[in-house]
Amino acid sequence: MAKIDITFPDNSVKKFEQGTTGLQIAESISSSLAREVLSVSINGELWDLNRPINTDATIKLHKWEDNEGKYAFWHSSAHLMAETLEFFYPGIKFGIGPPIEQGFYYDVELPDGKVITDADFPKIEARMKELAGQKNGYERKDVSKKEALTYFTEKGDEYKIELINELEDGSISLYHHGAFTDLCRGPHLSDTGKIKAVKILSIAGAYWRGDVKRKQLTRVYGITFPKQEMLDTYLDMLEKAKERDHRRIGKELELFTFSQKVGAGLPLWLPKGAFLREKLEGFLRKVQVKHGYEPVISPHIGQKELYITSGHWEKYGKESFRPIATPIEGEEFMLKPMNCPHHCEMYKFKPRSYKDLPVRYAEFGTVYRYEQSGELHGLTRVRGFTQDDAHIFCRPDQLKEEFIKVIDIILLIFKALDFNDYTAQISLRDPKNRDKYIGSDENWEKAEQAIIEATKEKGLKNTITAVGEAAFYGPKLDFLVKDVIGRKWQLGTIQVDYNLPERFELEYIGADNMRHRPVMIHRAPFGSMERFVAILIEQTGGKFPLWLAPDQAVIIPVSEKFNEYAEKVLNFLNNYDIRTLIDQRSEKLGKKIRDNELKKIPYLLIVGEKEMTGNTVSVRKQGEGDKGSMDMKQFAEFLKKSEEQELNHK
RNA sequence: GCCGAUGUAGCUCAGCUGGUAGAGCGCUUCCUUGGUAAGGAAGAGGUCACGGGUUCAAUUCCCGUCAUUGGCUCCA
Repeated sequence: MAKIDITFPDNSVKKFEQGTTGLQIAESISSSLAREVLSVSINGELWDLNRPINTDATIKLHKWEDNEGKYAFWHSSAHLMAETLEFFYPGIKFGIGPPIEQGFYYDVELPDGKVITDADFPKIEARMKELAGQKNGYERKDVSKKEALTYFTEKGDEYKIELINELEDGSISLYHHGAFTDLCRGPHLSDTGKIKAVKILSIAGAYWRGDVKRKQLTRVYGITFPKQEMLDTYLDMLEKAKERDHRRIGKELELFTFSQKVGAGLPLWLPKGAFLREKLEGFLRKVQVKHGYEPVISPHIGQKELYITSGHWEKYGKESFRPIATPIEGEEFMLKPMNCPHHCEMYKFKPRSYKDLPVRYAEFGTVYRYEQSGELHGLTRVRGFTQDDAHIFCRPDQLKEEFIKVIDIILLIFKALDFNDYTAQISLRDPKNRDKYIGSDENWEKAEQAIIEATKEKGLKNTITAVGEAAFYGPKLDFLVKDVIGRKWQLGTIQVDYNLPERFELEYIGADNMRHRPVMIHRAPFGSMERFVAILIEQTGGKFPLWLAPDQAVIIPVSEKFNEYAEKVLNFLNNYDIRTLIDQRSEKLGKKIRDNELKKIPYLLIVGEKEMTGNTVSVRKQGEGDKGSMDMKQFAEFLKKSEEQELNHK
């Protein structure tokens, strides 16, 4: 029998029999490794553990801790679930069933009018575990296109047939385990026995191949683990995540609410929420003034013609709030879905010189879009929202510099609010599909280069490039963050636009005394106040920095024993929690202080806020009035001093 | 918009197979209490999302609408 050389990640080389499997190699190292290993990379390609290796190869074994390990584990689990579903629903048709970030799903078409509901989950879980216990091996079989087509035609699985038809002959493989065979590239676990804990999570409709026009299949989501304990931990984590849900905290802290009567997706900001939001707005306003922005204000509606010019009518017209009629026949207004058209008209109100640029118009502009009902979600997806919008009209040669300045603002905000967990996505056009975009190649290249360079110069971490994700009018840079359930949301965005200046015929007179077209940058550091506050709530769990606190001040009674309180108060201020605050400020406490304790308390601390400079505390001594405000450090010293004085007295 | 689930007091929820509703927290009043973000007593608060149907009778069954929600599609 011939021998082959297997190279390990540490570059050591060992000889094995030809036809050895990854699992056997793992066994040769240790039996515990063999138990834990889930998949293997052969020459960088992900393989099954029991697929024979016939040539010299580099090898990497994957355990649960590796994404490759989880991938195989959940992929095999999807097959196991498919086997189970076929058992309960004979005649079921299968779409695709891939592993995902957390678990896996399978798209299926149930036979004649059958439905799966959450009530069916337990029996599916039980059966899956039962089948897993049989420790059926996953067997790979390379087949010809014809063979594959024959198999699935006989089975009547039209979705698989469609998939096979798009595959190249010679690259097709089937995987078989237990009573189930699937079209699959692999890799899979050695057998089902590794799957110990199973949870069916939810079901949903999903269009075949993501196409609304095609049939909607039933998507069954599940997750599995090699240990029951891990599933328990996972479910526990999900529960904990719910506690930080902005919808829950928003209600608890009385930040915002919705009313069925007012309408879906139209948030009502309650006093505390409005305070929080205004604090954020105020902060950005100041920053913007420093950066040369000029606040402007535009109306909430505009003539339909305005949006025809801007192109938004075409994009939003049908799917938006219907135009508003006036007493004049044929006159129509629209609720604004964007602020840009108004700002363009502002730019146009007088001739501009190249010396005037850049012009930066900023507005907290409320816009209305009739989002699909199924899309609405707390504050993150609503129908009326306020963008912290601004439009920069600049010369092409100013683009990069302006872009960098916008990144600076976004980073400043993220820093001030301790947002570290974000992804910056550079969205470029798809070079294969140039027709989809407007504007000259030259401008596109300049703009994309400007974004790429600006991003690099700012040293943005977690940057990804998404080709084909650009807007049709220009490339952009988006800042994405995840909510508690792991869903990604776009917050800050910077977009380069050549379209609107064209459509609105914006111009400036250059040094050459000729007319030129300015470039426009749309930007919104927060994205929208609604979504930003939602994410802020979830990131902080409702424990906002004090300068964002929805109360202007808090009164803390302090007895003679300063030392007892010093730590408590400092701790309180450092771990500021609105819930604590609300308790502290409750009538009960206030009443108590008034009724029986006030006279005994020599000092009242009035804790206020000062954005960006930290918390301030003013101390009032009974009968002596305000002793002035101080920052945290001063306050700590004050406490210490007072304590010493007190001791000296005694 | 589509597929599924949900909609009971301010909040979190119970209410099995139909006979007009409960608990905990919160709220109000009073009492107790120098350890107290405490205890006790009494009380207020719900046309059981809305509309229709089946039934002698519906919160409970059926249909529709609205809202919320997990996804899909779409987007800040």
